[in-house]
Order: sequence, then C-alpha cells, then structure tokens
Amino acid sequence: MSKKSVVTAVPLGRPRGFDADAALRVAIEVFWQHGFGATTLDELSRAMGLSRSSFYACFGSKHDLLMAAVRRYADEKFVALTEHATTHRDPRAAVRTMLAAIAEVDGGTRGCLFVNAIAELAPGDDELVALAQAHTERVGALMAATLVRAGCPDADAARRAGALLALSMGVTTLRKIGVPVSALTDLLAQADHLLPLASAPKRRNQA
Amino acid sequence: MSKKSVVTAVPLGRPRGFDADAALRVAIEVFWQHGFGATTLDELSRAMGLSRSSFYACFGSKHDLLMAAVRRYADEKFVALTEHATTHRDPRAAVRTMLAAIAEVDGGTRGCLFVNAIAELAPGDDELVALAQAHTERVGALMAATLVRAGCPDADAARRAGALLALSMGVTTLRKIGVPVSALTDLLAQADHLLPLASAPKRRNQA
DNA sequence: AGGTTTCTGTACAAATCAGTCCAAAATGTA
DNA sequence: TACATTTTGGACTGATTTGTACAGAAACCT
Repeated sequence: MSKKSVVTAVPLGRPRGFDADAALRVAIEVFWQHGFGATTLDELSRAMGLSRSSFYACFGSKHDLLMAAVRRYADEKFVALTEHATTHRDPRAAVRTMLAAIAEVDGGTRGCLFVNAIAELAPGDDELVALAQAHTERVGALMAATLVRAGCPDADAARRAGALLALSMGVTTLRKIGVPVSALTDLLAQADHLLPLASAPKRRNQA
Repeated sequence: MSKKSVVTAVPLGRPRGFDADAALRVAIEVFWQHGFGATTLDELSRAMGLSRSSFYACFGSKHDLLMAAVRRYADEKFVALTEHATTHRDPRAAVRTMLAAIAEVDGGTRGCLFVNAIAELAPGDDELVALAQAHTERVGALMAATLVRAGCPDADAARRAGALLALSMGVTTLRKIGVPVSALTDLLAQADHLLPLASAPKRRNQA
C-alpha cells in the first residue's frame, strides 16, 4: 500500500550534492568572524560551497540562516555545559570549567557568537531576542543548580549565577579587543569570590 | 600683521547652519539604537538634520562618524566615572556607582554603545580596537585605584577591576535581551563579593 | 556693495545587496 | 528507456548602498 515505509521517507529526485550540516557549521564560522551585517550572501554561499539557489532552497534567507547558526551554537554549548556540570565531582571545579567555556577563552579573538549577535541585532530582532532569553535562562538555571550543589544557599543561587554569566559574557567582549588570554583567565579566577566559602567546602549543620 | 588672532581662527565664508556638536549627539543615539551596519546614511543625515553634502564635509564618512560617536561616548563616560570615583567619600560606594554607570542600568534596552560597537566590528576594525583598548585601560586603571582606596591589596587591584569591568559589560548584554532592571541591579550587587571585606571596612593592622 | 569663501540641496554615479527565476542536469522508479 | 521530482548554476532584478559633483544661496571682510 504505502510505497516503502512512513518513517524512512526516501526523498525523490536528485539528491543534494552538499552536506547541510557541514554547511551550517561553516556558516557559524563565517558569522562568528564577520558578524551578520558585514557578511554578504556571496561570501556565505561560497564558503559553504553551494550555489545561490541551493542556499535559499535549503536555508530560506540570510536571517533564517543566522538563526539556525546561533541556535546550533547555543545548543552545542549548552550540551557541553551540561556535561561539565555533571562530569566534575567537585561542583566548584565544574563552575570554573563552565565559566571558561562560556567565556570562549581559547576561541581566538572572535568572542562569542551568541554575544556578538545580541550586541549587533538586539533589541530589534524579536526572533533572536526570544532565542537569547530561552538560552540564557537555561544556562542560568544550570549554573544556579551547580552553585547550590556547591553549597550556595538557594536564595542566592540565581543572582550569583547571573553575575557569573555576566562576568563570562563580558570576558568575551574583552577578548575581542585583544586582551591577552592570560589576563582573562587570571581575571576569570576572581569568580571564586562569588562561590561559597573557598577553602571550607560545605559547612552545613549536619550531625 | 596677523589678521586678528592666531588662536581664534575665525572661519571665512558662510557659517554652517547646524550645530555639529548636537548632530554628533544625535548620531550617538542612532548608532546606539540600530548599530553600525543597520544604520543607513539617509537615516543618519535625516536624524541629524543636515544634507548629504554637509554630512560628508563635516564628518568625512559613515565610519569616521561612528568613531567620533564612540570616542565622544567613551570620553563622556570616563569623565562621569572619574567624577563618581572622586566624589564619593566611601570608595566602596564609589565602585558601586561606577558599576551602575558602566552597566547602563537605566539606559533602556540599547545596551552600551561601546560594547555594541566592539561586538559588531572587532576584531576587524583596527581603529575601533585601538580606541577600545585605550578606553578599557584607563577605566580599568581608575577602577583599580578606587579599589586600592577601598583597601584592596595592590597586587589584586588590577584583576579585580577587570572582573568588575567584565561583569558590568556582561550586564549590558543581558539588558539588551530584556532582563528586567531589577534583576540586573540585584545581580550587580553581587559585585560586593569582589570588594574588600564587606561589613568591616578596612581591618588593617593599625595601632 | 563687491568679492571671496563656504555651506546646502539635489541630482547623479557606480557598486553592491538580498532574493528570484528558469532551463539544464541528475537521480530513483517503473 | 521514459517519467517524475529535485537540485544546481548562473543570469537577472530591482531596490538600496555609500560617496561625489555641481550650481546656487548665504554670510563675512574690505
């Protein structure tokens, strides 16, 4: 009755000659390097290795592609952060690793694609703002949970997580103007002052 | 011998029919709101109230105008910060006021023109990067000096100042995606943990 | 008032932009 | 092999971009 299988859904006609996933990854790099406005469609399609018509057929528009790129970037980063949060035995170490990841300390002078896009297009771009809100919220929640695990009182977790987030985001901007990595890691280490008691881990009323 | 005075240098011919200073201020607003790439020259000249030829005769180019706008913005902010640093009797209060000023907490959702420009154009724009470096350095030095005045050991002042700077810059980005002001001030108050002993102001070995 | 210098509005130029269209090519199926 | 379906390349479009040229108007100095 049905041709083959409902779930397999073999595409008819000529298959595309490029890997949409790899192309999106390239697009991330290009937007990351040059921003949205300064990137032309020719530059994009050439770097991604596909023609104009294939570009529009697959990605819709320049702005759609940006959204896809930022979304992918944010998702992958969130996955990595979750891993950092759960992998480390010491929650304080987990927080430090997370901060370094958010700050993109070893990502060159491109800064953070997420922060870059927000700074360039928000608050005028509603779609981007919505995505940014959702992503910031989930990362903040993850950070807060890790802080609680490190002994931070629940009432303070959210605001401290927010401060740490802001700190890391600011670091990405400093990186873009050429502040050396050594100074930034040194600077990022100051986050320890926002963590629960340094030397004494978890001093609770237990037994 | 000389016409009138060397320093006065009265301009010959028809005087310009607009206030270049006020026009620059308007340009700051426009760039602040829409960024560099998304702002057209028509939009600029119309908002500034001058024709195309007057625009180019007075400001050179769109990019030159951006540089002038950012420079003016940074200079005025630095003047205000210096005032905050020297006016307050309590250096801790001075720091808090400075942070609020840098974070543009009550500046709407436009964020900070300085951070916006960096995120959009750095690291590709050498001229902007140079300006950003110089400004960041002087603000950092001012902040560090204030921290020292608050009892922070000299060795830590620079990195703590940097952390506070990054924190404030990150807050501007959060503001752009709609995080409410109340949350941000609450979040910014976490900076106290980066200051010398909170409740006990200056516990040194004196007498 | 005359002359000189500078401003100002508009028209113009050349380039570039995002996005569309269409015919040809390539694939799976029958 | 013939058909249906989709991709692909490249030309094309129309709007928009920054920046320039020019001619007339306006102000200052002598």
